[in-house]
Amino acid sequence: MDNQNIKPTEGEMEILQVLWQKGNATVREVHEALNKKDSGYTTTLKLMQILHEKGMVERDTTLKTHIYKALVSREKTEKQLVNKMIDNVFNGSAARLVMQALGNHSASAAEIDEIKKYLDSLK
Amino acid sequence: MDNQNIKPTEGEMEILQVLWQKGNATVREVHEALNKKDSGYTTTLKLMQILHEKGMVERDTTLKTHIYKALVSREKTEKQLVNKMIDNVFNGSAARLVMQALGNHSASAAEIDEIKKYLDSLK
DNA sequence: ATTTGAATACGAAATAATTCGTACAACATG
DNA sequence: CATGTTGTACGAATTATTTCGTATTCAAAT
Repeated sequence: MDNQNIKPTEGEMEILQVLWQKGNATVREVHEALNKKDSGYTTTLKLMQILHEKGMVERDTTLKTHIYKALVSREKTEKQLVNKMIDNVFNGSAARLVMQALGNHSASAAEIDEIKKYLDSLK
Repeated sequence: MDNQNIKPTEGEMEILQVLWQKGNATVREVHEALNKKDSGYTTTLKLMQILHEKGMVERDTTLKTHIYKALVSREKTEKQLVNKMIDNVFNGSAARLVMQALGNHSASAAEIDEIKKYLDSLK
């Protein structure tokens, strides 16, 4: 019954973010986007190679400088991570997570309306 | 700047869940509540000792069998973790996380109403 | 008292994740 | 074409986390 288990580590996640945002990118572009002062270029490279081994990204190697692109969808990955948090942290209650998220990061009135509309559409 | 950095690992989190739920508990109680078939009693014990070292739980050692209790609040810890996810995964948008959480784990009608009420109270 | 069982303490192995060093290939340019 | 620059490959060191083995302590029951 298992889909595909997408379970990026934290470091991998950061890289996927950049790839989702940019569509595709070289290692250097990703590394600079991340702007990490505590780890070097080859670290980013290595992580991207691991993502490739794991099948989470693809790359075009026709040129010397490879170009990477995410293969896992942002949607699916987000779902996985949110589900995991709902289970691990909120004992299976999506509602509790939602309230914590809102009470917290105080969403704007516009955001709240958007969410309400969304809730209505669910019924 | 950060007050106190509460960053429980996944294993630590599971234990905190039990402590929050029970109020206080012995190692054996926690271990049984977790019902882990893949790791033994001393593993749970060790993790709880680590939580103690890190100041996330306190314990009463007057009796032979120690009694543990969470020191970090559930609220605060959840906030930390949710905020981190909003930043890391949802680029700062609480609304996006909320929708992902709901579209997903399909909340019940009752839950949805509860959330709507909550949203109204925020305005 | 002695044995037995349940508990803690804690070092260390096993596993997972990140980071780096360094060798080597491709390319530019003087 | 020789030299410097930028890139990939990849093993290995480092760090974090989980798991266990074993010594020891305490208390209850024989």
